[in-house]
Formats: sequence, C-alpha cells, structure tokens
Amino acid sequence: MRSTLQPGLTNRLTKYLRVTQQLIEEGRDAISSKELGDFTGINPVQVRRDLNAIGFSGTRGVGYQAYDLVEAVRSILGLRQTYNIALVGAGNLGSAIASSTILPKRGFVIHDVFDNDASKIGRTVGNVVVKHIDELEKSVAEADEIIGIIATPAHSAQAVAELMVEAEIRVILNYTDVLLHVPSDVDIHRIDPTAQLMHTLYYLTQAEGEEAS
Amino acid sequence: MRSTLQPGLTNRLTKYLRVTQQLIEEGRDAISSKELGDFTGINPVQVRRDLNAIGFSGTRGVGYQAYDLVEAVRSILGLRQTYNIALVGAGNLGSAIASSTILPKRGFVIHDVFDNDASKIGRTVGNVVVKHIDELEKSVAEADEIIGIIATPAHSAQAVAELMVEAEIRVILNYTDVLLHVPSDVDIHRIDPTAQLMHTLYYLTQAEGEEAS
DNA sequence: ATGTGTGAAAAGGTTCACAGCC
DNA sequence: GGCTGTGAACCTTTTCACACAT
Repeated sequence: MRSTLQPGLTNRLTKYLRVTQQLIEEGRDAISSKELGDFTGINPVQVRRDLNAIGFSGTRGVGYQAYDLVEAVRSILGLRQTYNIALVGAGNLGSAIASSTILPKRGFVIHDVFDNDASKIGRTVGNVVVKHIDELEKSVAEADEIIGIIATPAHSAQAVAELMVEAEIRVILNYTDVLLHVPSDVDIHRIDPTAQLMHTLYYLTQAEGEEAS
Repeated sequence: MRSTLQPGLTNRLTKYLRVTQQLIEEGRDAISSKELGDFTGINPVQVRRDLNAIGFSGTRGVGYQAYDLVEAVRSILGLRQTYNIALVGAGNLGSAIASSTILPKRGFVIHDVFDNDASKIGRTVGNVVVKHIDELEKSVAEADEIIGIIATPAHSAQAVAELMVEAEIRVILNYTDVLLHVPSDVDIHRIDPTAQLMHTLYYLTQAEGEEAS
C-alpha cells in the first residue's frame, strides 16, 4: 500500500495476469519470463524486472509459480473485489458481451442491461433481464456501478454516454466508433479492432517490400 | 518509402488517424495537437513531434488541417488498399462484427463468414452469406485474405486458429479469451476489454485512498 | 542446461520552457 | 491569444552481457 505504481508497470502487470490465468486453465504450473514475453509481446528481461519490482521471485532454471503469480499481481493491483457493470444495448453485440466469460473471470459482473426498444425489455441476455434505459440512473446507484459499456448503434452512443455521466459512471467502454464527448474526469476506452490491425499491417507490408536475401 | 518507422510512432499515428477521421465526420476542419492528445491519451508535445517527424506541418494559432492529416498518415502507413477479412463464427458476436461500420471505414471488408452450424449456413450476416467452415481454406486463397477474426465459442477457438494458419492467414483477431498457440510468424491480437478496465480501476481506487485535502 | 537476477548503455517518451507565426 | 515547433533535462523502457541458482 505504498506509493502509486507507474502506469507502464500496472499496464504490463495486467497482461501477465491474463496470460497466467489462461495458462493455469491449461493446467500449467510454472511459467517462464520468455513465455510471458511471447504471449504479451513484452521483452522477457522487462518481465523479470517487473516481477522483481513487485517483490515476486521465480526459481532459476524453472520459472515463476503460476498460481502465486496471479495472487501477487492481484493483490498489488487491488483487484480482489468484483465490479458491477451497466451494459446498454441488448442487440447482437450487447448479447454477446453479456454472455461472454471474459468479464466474470476477471471479477466483472454484467449486473444490468438496458435498451430503449420495447420489444427487448423483459428478455434475458446472459443472466439478466433487460430493463428500459430510463431505469439506468436508479439501477446504477443501487448496484454501485462505476463502469458502463455502450453497445448500441452508433447514433445513440453520445446520448447514452451522457446518461451514464449523469448517473456518475466513471469508466465507459465504448464499442461504437463514435468519439464520445464527456467531462475529463470520465475515462473513455474505445474497443477498436482496427488499431491493432493497422499497426500490424504496416510491418507486414514493409517486410514484403524488403525481400532481399 | 525510406526506412521503416519506429513501432511506437506507427502505433500513435493510427490513433491520430482514427480520431481525425471521426472529427471530420463531425464536420471539423482543423484540429489542434491538444485535442488529438485529449482523445488519444497522448501528450500534445508528442503529437506535434510525431506529425513533424512524418513531414506534416500545422499552422500556428490554428492547428492541423484534418483532411490533409488523414491523407498524410494514410500514405505514410501505406493504408491505401483495402483488406479482405475472413470471419469465423456467425453467432451474436460474429453478426455484430459483420454489420459493424468500424471495419469498412478503415479499409477492411468482411468478405467471408464461416460457421460449422448447419442451421446458420446460407443465412446472411452483414452483407455476406455464411459458408461452412470447410470452405475456409479455399475462400481465403481466392479472396487473398491475410486477416482472420475468431468470434466462435471459446472451445472452438484453437481449432479455428489452426485452420487459419493452415490457410496462410497472417494476422488473427481473437475475440475469445483463450490463449491461441500458433507459429511465431502469425500475429495474434486479443480483443480484451478487461485489460483497459483493470488498468484504469487501479488508478481510480488509488485516488480514493488518497482523499486528503 | 535452463531460466532468473541485475549492472550498464542506448533508445524512446515525457515534460518544461520558450521562440515564432497566425 | 492561440497553437505550432524545438532545444534541453529527465524519466521509462529496451537491449546486451553475464553472474548465479537449480
């Protein structure tokens, strides 16, 4: 509980956490810095320095104890509680998110799902019953939700974001491709698959131009 | 067409590109480095240095010309062609991805959709007819696809990845939460919303612990 | 042998400060 | 006034090299 960790470090720790959790599910026991590096795209030396920095040690010639590593990282990051999430949009995308196993595995629970389409209200997606968007503020307050997910058509996204801000949501995951305008104390994260594609394709096409050997 | 740009730079350029394209859609004409910084989370000074590095200039007191900026970045990154994509999984998630506007806007076309569920074959998602997964290799070769998206249930993901590798797909976008094991010349990108959440929540909860004023 | 731990050097990013053009 | 352009100091990350434990 000492001073705040650096942004880069915490970001990398979350990556180690996800990879290690998955490897544990595959039945793995010990994990090397090289493996963590391969799966996260982070340099193995950096991995070792990071784990060292949070006071976690491996055994030479073997690697790091997977289960202990997960516990160490979770306790350092303070990720021991679960967070309730408000999801807006009960279409294909919203349904997919609500039934995904990714969120619950990391301590996130889709606690409420909202839509403005009367035909969807009352249906069940994932484990929850879809409510009308008008109930958002009340539900968010009741379930103490600080995270919201926008999975609506693009044209509704800004309006939904404003409702969320009004309801004191602090972090918004935006699955649409519109730029949301919100106060600066609200964190926006856009899920944009093209970001990674563009970056990767640049190197792929570069490499093709250099066929010389 | 000179030497390869640094990874960090290309990565940031894609962010400027996305934000600028969106602002243009909102009718904007000129954009300041501060705005680009706010929407991308990148330091404004860094933004100016980056644009300078690719030889793009703004006008003092005004900012950067949005349309020209998009063109400059696209030509530097070589993102002028369109790429055909093979999408596997025609459930809720696959349908959502196939009908999303994000990909086409950036030059990506969902050209083929596959599933192994007979009841889905022949249906239309987005603009394309769902084919049986057995046709993947042939379709990928015909449409020259080097990008694949996995939007299946988790238990099929590894098998699909292997089919894609077999079909010479080079870049895989993985929407499931399994760790895919593939040869190292294949790029895997996992769409994981929790990465950003965990990182953000760490700072949010830290801040709460420091209520001192 | 294999994989951690760590010093030292180099590269990349961030921040401050300020000059210069609209 | 507003915002770009850039030098200089500083911090973070990457990489090389090698000692050391199992």
